[in-house]
This record gives sequence, C-alpha cells and structure tokens, in this order.
Amino acid sequence: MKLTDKKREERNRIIESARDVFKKYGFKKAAVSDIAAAAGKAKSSVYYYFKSKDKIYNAVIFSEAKKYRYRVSEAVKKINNPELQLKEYILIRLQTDKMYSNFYEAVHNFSEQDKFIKRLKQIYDKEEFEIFSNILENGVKTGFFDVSDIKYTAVGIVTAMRGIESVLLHKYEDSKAEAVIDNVLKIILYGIVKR
Amino acid sequence: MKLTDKKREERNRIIESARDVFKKYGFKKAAVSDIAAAAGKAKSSVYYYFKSKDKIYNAVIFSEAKKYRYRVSEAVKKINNPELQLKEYILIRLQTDKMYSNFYEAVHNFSEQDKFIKRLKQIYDKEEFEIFSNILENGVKTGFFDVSDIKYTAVGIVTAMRGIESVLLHKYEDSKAEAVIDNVLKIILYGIVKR
DNA sequence: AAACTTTTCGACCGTAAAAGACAAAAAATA
DNA sequence: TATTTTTTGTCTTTTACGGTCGAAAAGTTT
Repeated sequence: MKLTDKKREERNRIIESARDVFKKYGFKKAAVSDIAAAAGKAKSSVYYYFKSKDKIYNAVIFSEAKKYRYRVSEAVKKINNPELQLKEYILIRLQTDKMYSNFYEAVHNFSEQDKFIKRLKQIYDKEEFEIFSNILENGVKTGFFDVSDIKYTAVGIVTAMRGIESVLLHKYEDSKAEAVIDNVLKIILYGIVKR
Repeated sequence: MKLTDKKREERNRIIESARDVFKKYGFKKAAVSDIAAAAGKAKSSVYYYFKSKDKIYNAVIFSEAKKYRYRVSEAVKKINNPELQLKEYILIRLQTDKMYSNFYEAVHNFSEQDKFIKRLKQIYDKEEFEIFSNILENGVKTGFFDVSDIKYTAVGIVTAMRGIESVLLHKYEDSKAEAVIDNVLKIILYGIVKR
C-alpha cells in the first residue's frame, strides 16, 4: 500500500475527526466506530487507512505535537528577546494544555504500566524539551542567559513548570493563573539572567 | 433497607461523583465502575445504594433539578418586578444549560425511543414549567401581566425559548446570545404587559 | 466477646459492544 | 472491459459492562 496524495489527504481527514473524538471521550472510551462516524465513513474504511486504534491515536498525537511546535516556533520567531520568548512559550503551553486537557489526559495522567502510553509520553516529552532547549540555547548564544548545562536545565525547569501548571489548571481561573506564571517566571529569570 | 442519616449522606456523595462522571462522558459511556472509582468505592458498594445505573442517573437528575430550581427561586425572590424576574429566569436557564450541556445531552437530544430517557424528560420539563408558571402567575397577581391561560402560555413560551436557546448555544458567543435573548424578551413582554 | 447488623468488596456471569479481519461490492482509472 | 483502488457489510474474537452473590470487614448491641 503506497501513499498517494489522495490517500494522505483522506488519512488526514480521519486524523482530524479522530482528534475531536479522542478529545471528547479520551482514548479508552472513544470507539473506532465513533471516529468512523465522525469522518463520515464505515469503520472498516478507517481500518483501510490505519492498522489499529493505537496507530490512529499515535497519528493524532504526532499531528497535534507538530501543530503545537509550529505555533510556538512561529510565535517565538517574532520575538528576539529570550526573556519574552520564554514567557511566550510558557503561555502558549498553558493555553494549549487547557484547550486539549481532556485529550491529553492520556499523555499526562494515564496509569503508568501501559507501554503504549509510555511511548507516547516519551515522544511528547521530547518535543517539549527540544523547544525549550532551543529557547535556552538561543538565550545563551545571544548572551541573555547563563546556563551551564542546557539539557539538564531544560529538564528541570520543564518538569517544575508542569507541576505548577497542573495545579493552576484545576484550581485557578485564567487571570490568576497568568499572574502566578508571571511571578514564577520572574524568579526563574532572575536566577538565570546575567548580572 | 431503611434510610439512616449516614446512608443518605453516602448516597449523596455517590450522586455527586456520578454527576461529574455523567457530565464528562454522558449516560452511555459512563460506566458504573467509573462512578464507583470517582466515589472511592468498589462497584458493588455502589449497587448497595442504588439498584441500577438508571436509578443513579435518575437521582442525579433530580438532585440537579432541585439545585437549579433553588437557584432560580432564590434569584427571583430578590426581585419584585415580574419583568425582571422573567429576564433573570431565562438568563439563569441559559447559563445552567451551557454549564451542563454535555451532561444534559441525555435529556435534550437522546434517541427518541428510549422510554427511560423519555420519563426523565417529562420530569425535567415539569420542573421547568412550574418555575415559569409561578413567575407568570405572580406577574398576573401583581397586575403586571395579562395572561388568560397560564398553563398553555407557559408551555408555549418555554418551548419557544428552548428552540431559540439551542440555536444560540451552538452558534453565538455569550454576549451576542444575551443580546438576542434581550430582544426576544422585549417582544414577549410587550405582547403581554398591560397597557 | 459473642451474636447480630450494616457496609464493603472481590469474584463471577451473561450479554453487549468493542477491535479487528476479510471478502465481496462499488468506484475510479486505465 | 479489465484492473486497481477504495468502501463497506459481515464475521470472529476479545474486552468491557451491568448486575448478582456470598463472604469478609467494620460497626452495634446485648
């Protein structure tokens, strides 16, 4: 089965529908027949394009990660001050997470022993760290930041931000969350910025 | 099985958990084991308090309807002008519906032939009409409104409002929806208000 | 603390819905 | 018309679910 243009297009249509369904129900409760219905096809037709439910989910995650990365990189590209880049990055991250919170439940909260979910988590994490590392790297290059080990710094800060976010998402409304983020950001920056 | 205080309390805890789960997944996709987990109990324990999934759902609907009625009556109690009461009622209704839209999906849209759902619809509708009738009745008593048959007027207006709402909910954002409601209200009122 | 009641829970059952396989129908292309 | 691509209905197998039951655990009463 080779991938013609038409086929790729049809595949993408299914991915979009699948994303909506996964977003609404989460991985487990979303049935392939739901996805098929949302795409206006029979279940079997979906299986013509994807080998399994897992593969569909995989494709959705990849697609969303790509969009997400694009959004961030576009936003960051327009800013030349690494401090503001950092802020922008975290804000978009927060926003995106909220938007897809139900959907990303699988990536964030799922029961640990699931190998498939673990794999996805790795992919998602890798994206995350790469984006963040780039910002840091850029900051170092332009002399704004002073970081000895970019990799481990990225891991540390991203992990910390996640912990904060998960609390913010559930307990506070948007405006307050942004204020908290703002303050945390200040703390991170003034421990990092060259004096 | 008699209802002690402790039992009633435990029942209510389960109802609250069930409400969250139903709200998230809708009736069909919500599993009793999900509800049990949310309540921190085993599935069998839930069945100790409720005979069936249907009964749980029933209890949730009743509980929510009660809360809803209370909210409206409290809000309306503070206003002595029937015109404003009417407006308040419709605004709260709109708001509540939006809040629980996913959850009430069962009440509003479910496939017709389901007897159980039909029954719930009746209950829900009855609550609705009673509240609305009270406002109308009060308006007539205080000489603000001039309605010949309260019952049928209530049915007519509530039904019309529902139609409008269902469109508003999906197609417009809050501010615009409120403007539309406002105008429709004006039309209703000036066909009703004594000159 | 024995006897009894209330509550919790794990194991189990039958059914219904799910994932996935597959061959044949339908549509598109040559 | 012959050939390839795409769609779909049907079938099998597996899993998930609603609901039951009896026994364990916790709580009360005597």
